Amino acid sequence: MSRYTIVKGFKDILPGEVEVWQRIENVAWDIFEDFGFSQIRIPVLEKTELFTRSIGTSTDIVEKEMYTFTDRKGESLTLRPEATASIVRAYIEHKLYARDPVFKCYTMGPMFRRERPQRGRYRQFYQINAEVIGLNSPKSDSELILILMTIMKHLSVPGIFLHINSLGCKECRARFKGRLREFLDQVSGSLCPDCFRRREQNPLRIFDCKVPTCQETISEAPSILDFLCSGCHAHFEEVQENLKGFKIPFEVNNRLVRGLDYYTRTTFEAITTELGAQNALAGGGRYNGLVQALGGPDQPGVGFAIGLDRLAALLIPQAKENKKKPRLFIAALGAQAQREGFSWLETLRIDRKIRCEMDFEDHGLKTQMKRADRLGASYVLIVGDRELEERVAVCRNMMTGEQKPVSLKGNIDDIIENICLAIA
RNA sequence: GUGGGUGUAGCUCAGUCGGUAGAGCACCGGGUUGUGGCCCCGGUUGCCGCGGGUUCGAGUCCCGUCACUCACCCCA
Repeated sequence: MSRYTIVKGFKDILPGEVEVWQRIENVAWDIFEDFGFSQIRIPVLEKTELFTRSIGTSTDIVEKEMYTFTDRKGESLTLRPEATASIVRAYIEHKLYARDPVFKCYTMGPMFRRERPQRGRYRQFYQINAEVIGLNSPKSDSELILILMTIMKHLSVPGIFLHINSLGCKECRARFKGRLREFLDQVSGSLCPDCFRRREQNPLRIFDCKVPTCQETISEAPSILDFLCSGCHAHFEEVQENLKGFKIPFEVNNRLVRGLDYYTRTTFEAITTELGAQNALAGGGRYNGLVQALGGPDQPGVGFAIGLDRLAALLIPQAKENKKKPRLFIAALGAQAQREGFSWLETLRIDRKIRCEMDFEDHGLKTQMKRADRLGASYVLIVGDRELEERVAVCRNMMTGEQKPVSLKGNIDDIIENICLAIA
């Protein structure tokens, strides 16, 4: 065990995995651009108050998961636990609403939450985020979901399901919470200790409880969907209509509550069956009061986040080895051949853009051949004293075993040209 | 924060009743003085997670501790 080890819950993304991450990003970026989204890059550190204001002080994230510290001048800073707050902050700070009434953006980066790590859950984890600020139409809710599911489709993500719900606006939620409390008071005896506590603080969260007796108890509970005002009801109906129009299968899940306080109306989650307990691949929703709550104009917003680590974990097993193989391996024997081979190597790479490798340690031919084979080189150029003297190298096709002479006469340009012809 | 599982070679893992540490893969060398894969032969690799205890003797039993991991919780 080495002396220096990675911080608990953090993760190195090694060569072989990175390619999968890049593919996901490339697919997502393409689709975002097709839908008229622009990229934004924001810092990982913000003033703590931004998150307590936006996420909500009684949420788990703010209560016990944030990496918060005071800097050298005593200011409380926090490594961002999510991206939306920062994006909204940037939107307000740079008065982006004045540039264009509709702001559509995407970003990617690490988030930090100090939870107990487990499969699919890290203390530094990556999200791809997309946000639309300035549109209240259910069309933008459905379009965002369409984007999300299009990305998943292009990546051939297996076993994915979409759950949607509506949390209503401030008014419907207040009426619902009142009724829910009444209900919970009646059944409080059969709730687990956690839920008993949640009853007062955050009654909606009880819907997320996985204790079987609680599940059974709340199956009788009133549904938020029965409490939506006419506006929220119509909004939710249209979102569903649009999804049907896009032929996106979904399930209305009236128990889908999300962990951030700022959500209103539409919420959604993309779930996978193949990832163990941490099965949420992506989640999002509408946040109509958030911009104003953070001191901006009263602009509505919708957004989603994709869990990149989870998505990559899902895709890595089926990813094939796609390490780039060299076209040519130069097997140089002896000091003089090493010198000449070295200059050919770099010239081929720079001037001819040919993927090319050689062994700098001047090993025997057998060892160099093995190395060429392991790297998957298509051709090997063999150059030793004999070849230098006769000014003719040997070019071996590693697939067929066929060997052809390559003239080393003339200046370096001639030689490079001859090599290129031999491996064309 | 709470519970379970696992820590032995670079990797995957055996290790019986407590008796000097093993296999496969990988790596290195040889068979082939300058030709890869396949085959054969040989070799290297270990604070058996760490600390203590029991014992003539501990990878093995006991206690502690740390790490990893899965799950609860929560969420991406």
